Amino acid sequence: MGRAPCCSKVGLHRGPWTPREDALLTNYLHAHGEGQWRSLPKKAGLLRCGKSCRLRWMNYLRPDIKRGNITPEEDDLIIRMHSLLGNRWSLIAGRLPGRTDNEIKNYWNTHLSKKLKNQASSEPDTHKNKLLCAETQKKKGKKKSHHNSKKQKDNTKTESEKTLVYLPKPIRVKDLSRRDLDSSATRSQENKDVNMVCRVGDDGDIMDAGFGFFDGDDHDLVNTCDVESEYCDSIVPTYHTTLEELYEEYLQLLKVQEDNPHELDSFAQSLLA
DNA sequence: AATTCACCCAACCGCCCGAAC
DNA sequence: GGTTCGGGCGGTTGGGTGAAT
Repeated sequence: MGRAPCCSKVGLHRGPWTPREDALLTNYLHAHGEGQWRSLPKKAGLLRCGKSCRLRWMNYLRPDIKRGNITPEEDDLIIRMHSLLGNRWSLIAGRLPGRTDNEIKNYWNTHLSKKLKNQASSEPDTHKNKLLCAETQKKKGKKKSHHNSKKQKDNTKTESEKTLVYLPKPIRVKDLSRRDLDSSATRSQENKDVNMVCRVGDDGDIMDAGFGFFDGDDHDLVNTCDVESEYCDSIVPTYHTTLEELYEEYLQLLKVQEDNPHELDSFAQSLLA
């Protein structure tokens, strides 16, 4: 037996939001904070489904949303995260402050999938390629193909505009032992913040990495799911870093993968397990 | 100038989960 | 234990828009 719809569709506005609706929603949320989405429209004087309000806020109105111009660094990070995590858009978005899962998902579908497809045809046997082959098979029968072009010009940004990162947005991570890997990794019983952690060698190089959970307030590391658990005691959290630094972490991971092709896969699995 | 085409992205949809009752 | 609610996720749709003809 399925759930009842989140709201009756009768008499509710649908489609694009008007500036007035945006203002009503924003004002209400500034005054009362997030939550109680179902009852929010009525209280805020909106003729919208609560779910629609939440979506509008999360993907568009939130003050910390960074719009447009995915930088080349972000672009590359998305690709790498996707190669590790698959379509876990919320998890990927959690590593890109100001970006929403919806935005990243759209960006992937409209730009990156096409871009990687092109790359794949010229670079056989890469991880990306394998991934894309699998994806392409999955997507048989889908709508139209997406051709890039137009928005590619938006991807150019000066060095000075490099994105400062993190802490990442708190995202909920689920214990997937009870669920297959196709399910979201972003729902948690624990409701802890997740953050990337890495083990740093004596020379300062990042030796390996994983994700860990932090208490909301003091960011103490309370749990990790690392590549090699015996190193847990030497794990240090790496937050307040730049996108470039995070990118370096992934480069390190990829290095590891070249030496031992199964290592990165097991890292990815560790994120999901 | 008018029409067609291709693409982007905001919004919707269906489903799932945990909590509360 | 079953049901409902609130919230969240990934997949999909279709209106708007700019480019091409």
